[in-house]
Amino acid sequence: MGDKVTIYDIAREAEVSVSTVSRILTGSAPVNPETKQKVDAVLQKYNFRPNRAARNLSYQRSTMIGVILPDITNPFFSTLFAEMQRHAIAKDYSLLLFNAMNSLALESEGLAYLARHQVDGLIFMGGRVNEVEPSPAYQMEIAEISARVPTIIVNGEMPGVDAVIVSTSEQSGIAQVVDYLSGLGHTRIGFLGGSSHITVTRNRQQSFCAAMSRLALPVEEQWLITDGFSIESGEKTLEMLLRLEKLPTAIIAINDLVALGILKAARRHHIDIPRQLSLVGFDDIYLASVSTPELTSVSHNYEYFGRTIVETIISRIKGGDTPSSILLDMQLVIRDSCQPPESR
Amino acid sequence: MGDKVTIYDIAREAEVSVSTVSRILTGSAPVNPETKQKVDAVLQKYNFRPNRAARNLSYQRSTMIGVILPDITNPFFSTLFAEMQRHAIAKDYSLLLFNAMNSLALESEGLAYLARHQVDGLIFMGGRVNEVEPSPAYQMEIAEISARVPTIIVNGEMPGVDAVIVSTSEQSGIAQVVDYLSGLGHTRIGFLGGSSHITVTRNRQQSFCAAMSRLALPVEEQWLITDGFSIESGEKTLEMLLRLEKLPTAIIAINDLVALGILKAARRHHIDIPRQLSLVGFDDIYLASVSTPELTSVSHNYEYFGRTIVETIISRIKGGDTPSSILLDMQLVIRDSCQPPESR
DNA sequence: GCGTGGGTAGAAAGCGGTTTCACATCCTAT
DNA sequence: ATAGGATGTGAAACCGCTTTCTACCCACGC
Repeated sequence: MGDKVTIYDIAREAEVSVSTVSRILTGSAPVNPETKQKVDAVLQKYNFRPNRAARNLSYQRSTMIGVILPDITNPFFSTLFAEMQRHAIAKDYSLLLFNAMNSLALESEGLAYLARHQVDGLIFMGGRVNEVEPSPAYQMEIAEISARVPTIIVNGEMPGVDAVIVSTSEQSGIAQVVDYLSGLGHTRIGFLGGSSHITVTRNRQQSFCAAMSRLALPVEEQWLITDGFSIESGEKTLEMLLRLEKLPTAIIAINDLVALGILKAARRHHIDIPRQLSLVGFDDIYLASVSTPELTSVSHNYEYFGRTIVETIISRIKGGDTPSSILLDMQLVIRDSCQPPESR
Repeated sequence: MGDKVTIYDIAREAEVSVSTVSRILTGSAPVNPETKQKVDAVLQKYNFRPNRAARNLSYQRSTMIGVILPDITNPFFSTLFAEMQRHAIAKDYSLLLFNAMNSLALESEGLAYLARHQVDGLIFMGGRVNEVEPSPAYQMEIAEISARVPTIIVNGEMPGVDAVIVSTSEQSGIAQVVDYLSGLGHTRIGFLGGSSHITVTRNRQQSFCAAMSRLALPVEEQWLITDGFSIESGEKTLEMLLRLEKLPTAIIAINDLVALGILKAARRHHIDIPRQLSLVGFDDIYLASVSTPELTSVSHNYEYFGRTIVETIISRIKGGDTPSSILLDMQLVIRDSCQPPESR
């Protein structure tokens, strides 16, 4: 149970009214220094903490921000979440996390979960578009909640939802990668992983095509294989790729987990990365530098990323002006998983 | 903001009293089917959700369970958290996560954070003992909150704290490892990683010594090196080990991250794992099977682990009887990181 | 000397639910 | 026929805090 001592007890013992105590607690109105001191002593004595439910009820807000993300075990999300939490708490907000376990059905449940908690804001990571089963009820629900609660969508988009869109600049990230690979001499580049109905995937694929055509490099449709975001997806997509006649000399993976999966499968097939096949990942999770070879990856500034999300949503909650979309830079981090293609 | 429609609006429109609506909402008392139907229709129409703050205020509880853990980016914790959340939500509880970023100072802040939220229960993972700076204030705080709120400590212990202790059976886990290594022919075994003031480390080290002496194998003090729980710790501890004259033929790592770090450092030093050095990790995180060689590790049943924690704390919250400590089995999963020692 | 206004502090009205208590009805058992 | 027990419903108190409204005191100025 919570504390048993209430503001009334404090007031009685300090011989003032509850209003005065409350004023001291909130600083909402000036109080005589002497009175304040007297009350402070009592507050101190009982280590008093105002009951949050009561306070929220009165304030009409929860100072909680809901976070829905697809997979907390993916270091990209956990690292980002940790940063977000740090900044949120520094600003006296709390983060209520819902892990959707990569399931759309659960995502919808998460929405209900956060709505039930009356969060003041909603951060939605990895939003989907064009879902096979768009479930009108789910669409409705999102639209409804985002109309009521400031919402921010990270690397996603949702039709008919009023939200701030924070995205990583795929265009710049992919361009760096393609330029780098092309600079090494690669012309045959594949793109593996992701899901075609997830925004990031579409964006990265499109940016990839754009970057390739800018360099007058051909895009092989068959080298664009999507199968998810996990290590297993990486293994699977490489297996699929290997069944083709013609192979690329370099692969860009939708994220580092997929890249690690590709690495694993390549090893199984005795394909030497980077000698026979160059590989680049995304997100620069802390594992990227553990693999052999260490993974070249496109990195986020996690601290800035998390801070931006949190500051933006809080500003929205407080009714401040915010841009309707924010684009975050990514930075290629070169390690050991790429080489010039074998001349043959 | 939350919903604008209240129970009063519902009552007015359904032409009943608020009490009746409330009774229907909570099912706390029988209501005439006809009345219920009438009210249900209105409830449905507005998609009514009772205000949580008001409800909590009245109920005198939050149906939230606080979770403090040292590092959400460690797959062990994130995987376990995901399982816990799943079960908690299924039982109509919410999990409020605080990530302490491996900092004791933050841990204390987290305690205050969760106390502020008036959580009904507290799950404390990775508890510390014998901390260099035990900070009396911190000790006080923990004791105080655990006296008020059902607390459960996972793989830890805290002096003077009334809590259910859930731990993994290090004894059985380590015994399996030592038996296995010994069976392969290893007699010189080291134990790397962890922190000597963290309970798990102490338990695993002690169990290690016990298992060794059971097999009449000597324990080299200098092969017990602690430096934390991260990949970097793994690299560092192996570096330190390599400076010694005499080396072990097998290493047990405090967890898989440390093992991965050891793997990385070994590669740098051209030490072939498993040919020259066998390696075993703990936790069997999903990355264990990605490395080369795939990591032999002692695994948890995460589903059962998470469920047990959640069910136990809920039972405690509801005033039910619970054991004062629970021991969970671990299971050695053999992959490719161990071999018989080179005969030389 | 008295109206005026700034600085303090108390009383009381919410905030949106739950629950106790009281009161009808109606049904059953004596 | 009637006490007594369910059953169903409403009125009102209560959970703990914030905030408006009001009242008081005292210094100040005309």
